[in-house]
Amino acid sequence: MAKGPRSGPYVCGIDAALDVVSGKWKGLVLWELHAHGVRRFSELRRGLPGVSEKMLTQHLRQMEEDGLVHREVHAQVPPKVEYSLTEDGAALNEALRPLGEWGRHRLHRENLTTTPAHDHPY
Amino acid sequence: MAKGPRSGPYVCGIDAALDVVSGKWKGLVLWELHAHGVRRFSELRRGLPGVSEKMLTQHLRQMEEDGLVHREVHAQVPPKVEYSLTEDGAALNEALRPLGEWGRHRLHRENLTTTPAHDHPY
DNA sequence: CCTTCCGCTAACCAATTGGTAAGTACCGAA
DNA sequence: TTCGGTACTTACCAATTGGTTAGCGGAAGG
Repeated sequence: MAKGPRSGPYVCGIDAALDVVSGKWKGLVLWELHAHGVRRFSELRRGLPGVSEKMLTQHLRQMEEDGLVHREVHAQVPPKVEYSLTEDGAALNEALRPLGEWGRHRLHRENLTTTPAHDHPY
Repeated sequence: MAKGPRSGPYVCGIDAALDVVSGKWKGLVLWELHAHGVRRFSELRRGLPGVSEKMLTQHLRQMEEDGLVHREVHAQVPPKVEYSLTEDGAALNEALRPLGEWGRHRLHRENLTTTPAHDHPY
């Protein structure tokens, strides 16, 4: 993961897609934004238990560069920044659904159930 | 990426699935095995231009642990080892298809076409 | 005053991932 | 006798990723 249109050349679409979603929290960010529509920084932070501020901003910036999330700054005191999915990001989320189901089945088979706190479909 | 049933706890299926497919060559290995059914080590190596032997064995061993690929050693001289997808691996491949298409569209939009040498659907 | 909130940034470090080069062990062909 | 093919392993190094700590800047609440 480096600059703008990333590390290529990509051998296939999966290559490109995986590049964009790999990172410890990217999948969860996608999920949070999909579930809530719009979220501010601190809401996302609370939604991803364990994430550090640095990592969250880092991932959000990358996803912005990659055209997955929209970032809107409101000039206020205290500051308010809102994040939401772009069309691209929403489409990516859709594309991730089968993968999420595959993962869920696997978790069930191994008795490593998902945390029921988030009761999301992925 | 560490031992057997991996780093958990996972927050959701996507988490688990991404854990299993992240790694520079995993997606391509999946593709190669899906496309050819059975491949030996050196065939895979030739199919993934740029991979080192170390990385290939490392990834293959991990995917074996994760139950994605089947490894069969034939006691011959010279040695012969054949790899193929398990049911799980094949299902994962199916689950990756939408993601691959998303990636392909994105590559098109950015004029970073896939190498036409492999003319696969992902 | 002091702290808290908010959304960052910078400096630094540790862990993970990936790469390079070499060695292993065996056989057949040149 | 040396080479190439096969499927690795080992040792070492570089790059990337993630984590920790600290601080900013201004306003509101104790």
